Amino acid sequence: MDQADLPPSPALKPGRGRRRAEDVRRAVLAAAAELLLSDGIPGVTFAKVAALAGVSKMTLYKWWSSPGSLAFEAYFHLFAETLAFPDTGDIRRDLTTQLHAFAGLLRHNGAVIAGIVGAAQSDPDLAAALSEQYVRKRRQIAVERLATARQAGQIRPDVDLETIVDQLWGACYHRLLLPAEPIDTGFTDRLIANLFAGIAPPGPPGPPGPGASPPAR
Amino acid sequence: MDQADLPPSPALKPGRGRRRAEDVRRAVLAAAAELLLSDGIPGVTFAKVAALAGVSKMTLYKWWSSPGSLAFEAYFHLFAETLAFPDTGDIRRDLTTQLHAFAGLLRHNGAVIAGIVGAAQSDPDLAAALSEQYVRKRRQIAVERLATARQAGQIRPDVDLETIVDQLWGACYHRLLLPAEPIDTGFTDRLIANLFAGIAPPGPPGPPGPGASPPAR
Amino acid sequence: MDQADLPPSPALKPGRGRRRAEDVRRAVLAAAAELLLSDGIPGVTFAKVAALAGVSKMTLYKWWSSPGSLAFEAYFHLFAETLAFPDTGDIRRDLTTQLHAFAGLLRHNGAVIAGIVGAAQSDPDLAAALSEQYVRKRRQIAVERLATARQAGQIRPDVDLETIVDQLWGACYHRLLLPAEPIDTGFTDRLIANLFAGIAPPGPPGPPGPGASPPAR
Amino acid sequence: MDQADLPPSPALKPGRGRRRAEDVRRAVLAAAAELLLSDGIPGVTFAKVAALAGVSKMTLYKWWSSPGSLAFEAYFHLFAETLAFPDTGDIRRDLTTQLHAFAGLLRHNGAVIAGIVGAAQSDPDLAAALSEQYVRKRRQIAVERLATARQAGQIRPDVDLETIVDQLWGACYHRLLLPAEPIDTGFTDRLIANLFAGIAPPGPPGPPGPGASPPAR
DNA sequence: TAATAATCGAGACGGTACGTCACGTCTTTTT
DNA sequence: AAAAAGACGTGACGTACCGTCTCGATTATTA
Repeated sequence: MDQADLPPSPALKPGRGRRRAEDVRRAVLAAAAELLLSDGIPGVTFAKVAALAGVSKMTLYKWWSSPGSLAFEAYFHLFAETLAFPDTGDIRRDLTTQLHAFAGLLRHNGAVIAGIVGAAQSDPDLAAALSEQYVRKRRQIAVERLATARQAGQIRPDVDLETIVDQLWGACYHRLLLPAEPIDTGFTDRLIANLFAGIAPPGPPGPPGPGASPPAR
Repeated sequence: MDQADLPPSPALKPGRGRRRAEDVRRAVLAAAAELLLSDGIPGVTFAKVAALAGVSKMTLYKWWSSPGSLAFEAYFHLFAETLAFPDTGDIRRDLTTQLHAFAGLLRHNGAVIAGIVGAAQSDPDLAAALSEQYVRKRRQIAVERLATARQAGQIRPDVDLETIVDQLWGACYHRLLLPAEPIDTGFTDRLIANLFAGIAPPGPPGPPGPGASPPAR
Repeated sequence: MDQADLPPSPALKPGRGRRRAEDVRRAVLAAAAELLLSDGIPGVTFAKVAALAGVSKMTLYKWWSSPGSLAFEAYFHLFAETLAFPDTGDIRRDLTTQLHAFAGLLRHNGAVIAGIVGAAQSDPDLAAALSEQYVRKRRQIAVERLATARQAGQIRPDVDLETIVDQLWGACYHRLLLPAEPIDTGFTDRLIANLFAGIAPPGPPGPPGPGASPPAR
Repeated sequence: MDQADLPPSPALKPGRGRRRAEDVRRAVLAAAAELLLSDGIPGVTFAKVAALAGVSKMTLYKWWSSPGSLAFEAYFHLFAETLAFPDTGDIRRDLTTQLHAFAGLLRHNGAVIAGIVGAAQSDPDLAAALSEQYVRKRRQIAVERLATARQAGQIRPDVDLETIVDQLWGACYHRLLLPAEPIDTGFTDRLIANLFAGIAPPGPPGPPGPGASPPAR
């Protein structure tokens, strides 16, 4: 959640009533984060957050539309989420850096993230928050970096950049949410290698140049 | 979840009083499917299934470990899951066929599937059933077909096949579970094109010529 | 509730600040009366009155000690409560007139009155207001008229007049608050008849003759 | 509440399910009675009773229609309500005995009784229970005793007996619910004296016998 | 005329009860 | 012996009202 959205910084509204107490919001987010880390998403319950934060349930219902969206905000409050996209000029190097960090994040916070994404499937409010405040923003950042690379001639001009996002980060989410294989740096490296060099053998089929690719696994 | 517990294949139990357990199971699955399609995963509740199927809650608890796993089984009972993998000898054509069908499935049953995957994130029993009875089986089928193609020289020998699965089907799941862009046949075609031909520009992997074409999309 | 607090006649306090707005009081009483008639006593809530009257809750808490006492005041504001006691010189005729009117009042406003009396049982502020502003005043008016009649020889000199009040009006309240039989003019007439003539058979108060007549009613 | 009504004695229903736990009912009534005596009617809350009795709220909602009716049943469970009507053959003596006991009851348990009657004014379920299980029964008992007296010639044959009930017990309830004067034995004695001998002076008006009554107050 | 100060609107907040729902365990009776 | 029927405890849900508490705007006195 953002500095502009739900909890307007104090003294923004000229309204006449009592101003929103900022410490209440902090206490709530702290309590929610604590429950989130200890019990996972299903532990983030309005009743428990209220009790833990010494806050009325009514207050929670007033400011958050569902326990899920509260948990989501608490999570983002925790990890101020830099994960910024580097730009060294070399797109493969930057993607490698980024995906290594992402894989590390999934390995450490995977359970919480998976819980949030899972809960979003049956909580429209959480789904909306997740989409607007996370998914679209991150896609946009990635697509912008990829566009720069395309302009620089490091990606073929006819390639759809959104699709690339799904084939890199989406592949990682796949292994998080439908677990079968590990999410390690080898995996992200292969993602990049496959995608850049292609998996088709060199030669006749198609006009790719003779650029042989490095061994994968 | 066990091969002996959950859905005993017909006439497995040696129960003496020759219980009529099989029609009970059918009624339960029918009721669960009805609830699943009308109210989604959160509507599949032991209490409601019991009432709808005219069955005791105790019976449900005996055979299913959680409402989620019951819903999962009901879903698979519904769609006996043909989605078989064709083998025409041309891997790109077969992948295209398969992914078109998969995209169609996600467009029609996406909500239910997303609900099940979402619920699995906080229901270990459902997660186990999903993994054992769905995820691993489908990965295996896909990997086997890809292995055939690799043997046939249609895929480079050094490519890791599991990774390909994540970059094709995983990318689709990504768009299902963290929605931002549509899942249409154009998308799946681009997935295949990107992956086979690679996204790097042709020629020496170094800096491409200045004749850049205009960005796609 | 006090003669100085609640509805101070305008311009009593010499305080320096802004004076109490009389129209506020009117709006509040009108809103309370509306709620009282539509939803009964339990509908007269500070929150709802405040919203309906366009008034702050603080204002209500300042001027009324409980929702019940506000409802009570609203009710008396509505029915300026004349129900004056006639004095034609004939106490039986006057009582009959008065009790007919009272029975009519209970039949039309019985629910509201019963609600107020009922709420008073668990609202000391309302109970105090009811006692001071209603019960004692009405008892006093009745007792005064009865005293006149006693002086005039229409009531035996040794009779306690307070007790009569309970045996006439109290009997009506009984049927209002613990309903079992109707409150009609026949009832009030019988109250008066019983009380004036007594229910004992004529003749020596000892054992009456065996000639019992058939039961009335 | 009775051994036949709300909580059907065990083994009445041929239903298949688990039988109602009798100890649960006992624990609930004990807890409700405790709260009733300590905090009055407003203290008898489903939430508090559930917590005190170690019982689920759901159970309370299943068996009692409102906190008020639970409190009512608990009260009657406490005072198994002897207050039987004596029949010595002398109606005035029996009424005196009865009303002395009743006045004592009101002096000792007046607050609780007033609370129950008051709550009944805004709780239809409690009102129904009160009417069916208390008011009508007690009126009937009294009317039957009075009918016997009337048959024995101790009450004039044309007198309506229901009205008498309101003029004796109803007068006491009046002083309980709209307090102004004490409820002592002097009061109940005067009620009887007034009613039997009448309050009209002897002589011309009407044919009452010469039996002058002793001074009242 | 301007400062003063009570009054009032709006509304946030903690607290407590309400009534509902589903879960999971347990018991009783029927088949 | 299995199954239905269902009672029960647990605990979250979402709503309503109460009573207290700020803010900021209003307005009638008093300086």
